[in-house]
Amino acid sequence: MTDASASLESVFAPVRSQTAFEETLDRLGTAIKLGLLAPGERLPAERELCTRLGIARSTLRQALTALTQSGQLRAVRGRGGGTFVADPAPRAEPLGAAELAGWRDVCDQRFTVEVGVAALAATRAEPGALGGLDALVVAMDDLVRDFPAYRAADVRFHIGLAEATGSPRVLAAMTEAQGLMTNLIAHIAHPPEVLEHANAQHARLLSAIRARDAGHALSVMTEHLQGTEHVLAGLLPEG
Amino acid sequence: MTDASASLESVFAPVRSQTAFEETLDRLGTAIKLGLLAPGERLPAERELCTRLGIARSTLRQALTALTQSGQLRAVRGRGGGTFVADPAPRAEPLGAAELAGWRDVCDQRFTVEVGVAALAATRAEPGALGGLDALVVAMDDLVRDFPAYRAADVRFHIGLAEATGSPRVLAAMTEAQGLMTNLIAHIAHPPEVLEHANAQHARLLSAIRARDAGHALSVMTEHLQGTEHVLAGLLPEG
DNA sequence: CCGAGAAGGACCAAGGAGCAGACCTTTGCT
DNA sequence: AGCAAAGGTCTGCTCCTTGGTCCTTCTCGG
Repeated sequence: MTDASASLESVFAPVRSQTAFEETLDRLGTAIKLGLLAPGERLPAERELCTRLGIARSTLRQALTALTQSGQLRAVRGRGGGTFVADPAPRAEPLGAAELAGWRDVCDQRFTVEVGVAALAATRAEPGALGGLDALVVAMDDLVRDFPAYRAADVRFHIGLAEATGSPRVLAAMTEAQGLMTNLIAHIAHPPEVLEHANAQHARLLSAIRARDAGHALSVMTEHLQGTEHVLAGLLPEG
Repeated sequence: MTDASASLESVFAPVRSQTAFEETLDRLGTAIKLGLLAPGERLPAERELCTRLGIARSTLRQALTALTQSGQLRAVRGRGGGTFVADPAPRAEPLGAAELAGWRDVCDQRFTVEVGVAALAATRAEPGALGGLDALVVAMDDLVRDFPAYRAADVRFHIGLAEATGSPRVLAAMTEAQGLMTNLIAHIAHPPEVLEHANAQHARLLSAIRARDAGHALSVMTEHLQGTEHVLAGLLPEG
């Protein structure tokens, strides 16, 4: 049985048991990076947050401290204080080799999730659940010259699509995929014309989903994603 | 920003920090349940396996011991011995409430992954990578009266599709989705006619992928999956 | 026939992660 | 002034994981 070998490799692949600290750090760090937690926004109080996350306060504080020291959070003491998302510093991490290798794999994961979400949304999304996304598309047309802001809205759009499916697991998959892509996307050029074109695809995607036309949604989404992939393929070594 | 609330819930959702022991148990248990590790097959030696998994031997042995005690593995001592996958007992776990709640969510995750994989495979799969799957479809036609065997082959088919995409992350997502579905699927009736029909869809799916027709692959896959979903929807309380 | 070697099985001490809880410090509101 | 709500600190405990060492049970080859 030769075809079993590849899946067995995945069965016996290293067990990556993230600690609670690492997972918390990652979760919050990604949420900030993606703009799910907007600059200036206040996190829940530590004593509440640690119960929501199901971890001890000391563990949560390890993560909060790390994020504070790296400048992504600000802590304010005293009544009415709290932990706030800092304004984003001009982060120019030079894309470590670890992310670079396997970029193709990351794109494939995103492709799978996005296409699946588009199809699922087209099958079942309530029109009401898509209302906010129209507004987002309109707003994004004014952001084509401010890539960080555009990208934050873009993330909200794609995550909003996943939300519209009503499935928490699907939403989590989309959040993970977006988090992985963000590092890659930050390092390629985004002229306004390209963003305008991409945003037009967003609009067409919503129409297709509203029309319950999964096939059309699929082709629009495929085209939408291949834009980035082709650019990355030109810039990065084959991985 | 009201639409942020749902995604924030996922940001602040409980951190599921599995221990190395739990993850190993889960990994091996699922692989056995799915038939990725066939009955009678021998696992790598403990001392080798623990290095592959990146854990201590004692930790690995905890998992192996648990699986041995629950009858899923057999350990044979002495030179030429090893740890072998036991023949499957007629397992009739009565579908705990934990799996029952959220079955819809599990189906949605599977739908997303399967549809995404079908589309990705249609975009890029090499004909060579699909060769083994034809044989599998042919073989499954003779298994329609033996559901456990059919299901094992079915799992290999769907995982094989994910393998054909060449993306490890996608393969892992598919493996996870199949593992989650298996518990549900084991508890519904599968008359031979239904399995024959499903297998015909497998064949049509392969044709669509070979023809690079992602839209057709999407519709075949959607139809294929909705079969199980409708049955589950009839049997299980809305979750 | 017997020893080497390969496999699983058992045990234990040290280190570290996570937890629970109490307590301290700062700050705004009444 | 004092209370309440927030972050900040400290401590002891538990459990998991590690890495070793050693034992037992086999098979195979000389």
